[in-house]
Amino acid sequence: MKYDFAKIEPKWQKKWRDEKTFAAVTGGSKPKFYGLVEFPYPSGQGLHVGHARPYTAMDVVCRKKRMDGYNVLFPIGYDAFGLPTENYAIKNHIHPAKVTHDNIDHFRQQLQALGYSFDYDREVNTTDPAYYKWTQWIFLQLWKKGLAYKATMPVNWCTSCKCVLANEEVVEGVCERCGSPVIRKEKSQWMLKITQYADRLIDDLDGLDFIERVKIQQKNWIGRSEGAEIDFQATNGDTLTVYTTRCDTLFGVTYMVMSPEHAYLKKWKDQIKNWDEVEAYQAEAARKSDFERSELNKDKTGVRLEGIEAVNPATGKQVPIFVSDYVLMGYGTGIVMGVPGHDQRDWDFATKFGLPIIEVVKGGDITKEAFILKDDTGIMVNSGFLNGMTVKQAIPAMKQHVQEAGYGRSKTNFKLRDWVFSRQRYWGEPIPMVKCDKCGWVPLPEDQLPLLLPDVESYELTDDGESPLSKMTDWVNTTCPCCGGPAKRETDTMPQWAGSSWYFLRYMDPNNDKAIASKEAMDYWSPVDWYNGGMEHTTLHLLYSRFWHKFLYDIGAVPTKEPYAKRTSHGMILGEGGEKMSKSRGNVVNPDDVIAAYGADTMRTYIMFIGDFEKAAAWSDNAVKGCKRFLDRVWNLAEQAKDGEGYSAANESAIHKAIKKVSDDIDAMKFNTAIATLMALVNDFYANGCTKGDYQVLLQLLNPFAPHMTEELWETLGFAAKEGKMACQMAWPAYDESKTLSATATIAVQVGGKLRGTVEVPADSDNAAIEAAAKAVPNVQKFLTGMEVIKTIHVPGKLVNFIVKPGK
RNA sequence: GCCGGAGUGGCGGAAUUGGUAGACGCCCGGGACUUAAAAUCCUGUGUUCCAAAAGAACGUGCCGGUUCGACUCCGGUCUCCGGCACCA
Repeated sequence: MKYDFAKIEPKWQKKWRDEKTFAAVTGGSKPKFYGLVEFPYPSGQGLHVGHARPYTAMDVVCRKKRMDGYNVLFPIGYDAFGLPTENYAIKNHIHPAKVTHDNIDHFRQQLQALGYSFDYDREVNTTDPAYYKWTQWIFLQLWKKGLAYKATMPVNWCTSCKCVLANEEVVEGVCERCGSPVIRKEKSQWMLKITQYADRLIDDLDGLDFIERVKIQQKNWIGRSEGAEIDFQATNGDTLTVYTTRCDTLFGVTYMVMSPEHAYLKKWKDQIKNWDEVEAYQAEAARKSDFERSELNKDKTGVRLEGIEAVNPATGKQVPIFVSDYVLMGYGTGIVMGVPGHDQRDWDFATKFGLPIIEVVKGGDITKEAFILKDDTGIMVNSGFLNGMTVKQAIPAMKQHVQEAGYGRSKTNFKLRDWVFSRQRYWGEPIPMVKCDKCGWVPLPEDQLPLLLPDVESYELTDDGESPLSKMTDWVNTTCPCCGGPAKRETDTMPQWAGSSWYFLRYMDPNNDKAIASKEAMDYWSPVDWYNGGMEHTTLHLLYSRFWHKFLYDIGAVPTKEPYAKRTSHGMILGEGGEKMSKSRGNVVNPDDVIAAYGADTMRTYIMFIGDFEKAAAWSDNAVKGCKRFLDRVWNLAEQAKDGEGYSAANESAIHKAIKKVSDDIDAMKFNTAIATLMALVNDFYANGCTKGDYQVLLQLLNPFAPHMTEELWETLGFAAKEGKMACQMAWPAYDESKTLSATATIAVQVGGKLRGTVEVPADSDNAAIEAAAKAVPNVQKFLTGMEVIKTIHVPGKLVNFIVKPGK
């Protein structure tokens, strides 16, 4: 009997498909389990090994959950809107819908070839009008609640994609997707008020079972900071409001700075004596890219405004006002109070411009650098009524003071900005809004959804930075749903993140044409019990979808506050040698090739055995062969299995231990050690011989990892006939804690903390017997000779340690 | 700079309420089978000392501490990876 995986694997895949073995049924008496993986973008390259790791992991988890008696929903779909498809369509003159359709077929075939137990009947496709109807519907609800708005503002513009980007999509000044420079551009954009949910997006993390680094990264990204706003009066009568987290240092203010974009500058044009200089500085700042402007450690630059000064409300003293690009318009108020004694940026600026530096917290040497507290031990000086207080005392005291004096108030700020939601591209969901000269922006009535993406003659980008849809005059020109007059459709489309912000809800009820999903289905399946995905989505998809879900909860459209109960994340698969896989390095591993050479079961087993699931791991062809060898050994063992029900005496303890270990390891995502345990068990079976009873449980434990070959062996050895079901339909094996213990225990024997030997004793020996046996070990005796045992440390089942001193 | 994470054999990695460091696998050496090779099976494999065995010393980035006993705890320090970055 040969292990012919090329024949076996398609056989079982077909059976699972035909019999709908893994179809999820809403309702029933079993507890439910909703396992989710991030749906793929169906690119032309097909599935890569980076998909196989998280997909195999959740497949293993879900297969085990079914055997644990859960009603499991494990769905898959395609996140198919997006630029690569559009670019491919432009280049090859094929409709993006056709490209998408072909790519999806290829992906599905690859996913099935890996034996994933998805419920393929629940597939979703974000580009399907029946799907994006509801993406558009959610947008309209956001608009109705005032959470979607159109605003003209400087936005991130990718010079290569010719399209705006959300802040989350800009990484170190370049486009997250293509790496091209990002510049600032004034543009009218649809925005979503994610900032309105900033507090809840942070606070509600506490109740979630997310891995810690995800929580921390989201918190840092949202960037909540508690501080105060303080009003300074300008000598021309205007008010300069600043935001600060260190209101205790108000007495140390020696100057003010405003951002070059601040509206006051224009307003003050006639009062600023050196306006030419200021204007030139503004122009220079505007010319700089984001990247140049935020470059680290660069010299501080700026211009002092002549003719206007500010008055420190705490001291009544006048201080100069500067304009400098180290102050950002998008955070706080765009004006900052300069406290050079206790802020390094202010210290650098003051030093460069020869401004006074006042010490208001004792403890550092402000002639050398700003003194920034590491703890709250510093004592206030030169600060009027704050003198003598610690910083910790001074902050609330000052907050209270400014409040009472009427020139300040407590204030919380966030780094998070509203979400730039429109894209000037074709292959996305049309935004269902109409602009009427009389009525302004008018939403499309819900009964007109979906607003179909029209066919265009050309997907080529326009030179003016508008969507290709803008050239479709027949489509653009419409009537106002409100007044019936002439109106124009919005021609921007939604970003790729739109469809993925709610797809997990659609899986619960994928064909519903009355709602995103039925209440019944959502009540039953919500929330997602376990969601595994990449760290790269932490501040993008994962944050966006939490925001949308919270909004949907607020309007009563979903039953839970949070979409995902548990979030885990996997490490990247690197190429052989530890380098990132890339076409240019020529180290890309194609899963199809691995399946052809070794079979899907080997691919699955290896990708789980490769290393710690949460850490990056390098591919190794040799290690793949090792996993194939392991499966071969399992296969060949079948012929050696002797008749016999139940577990053989020789293997019983090892089997109980293995069940326990494999069960715990799968639940804890320690897949590599689960497989190591199975390898060791197989080694035991070869050494001790095994019965069919032993072998049967091995097949069950291995089934989640290597579902095809175990199913084949299950059938061949008659277990299918005996049990009346497939291996994957069996109950997960149980273990007996008392039987995980061996009959004998190996005890380590130490003298003075150093290992001097081991002793094998019956597991039920008493301490005295073990210690006597330990002393009798020849090498131990050697080290006890001429010594007096002053203390014996006995760790039951583990070790005996004799503490000695020179003596008798 | 700030926030996370990680440093263990030739390699991937195991082991933490402190208790036999190196499970499992890869690579490599020796042997069996074979005309031969592949495959398979058996066997060895942290370093050093010793002809070898027995055994000993050393060994989890580095320095120090606590302890009968430290990969694990504490203090300090270096390096690497990921995220954020003039956020006032």
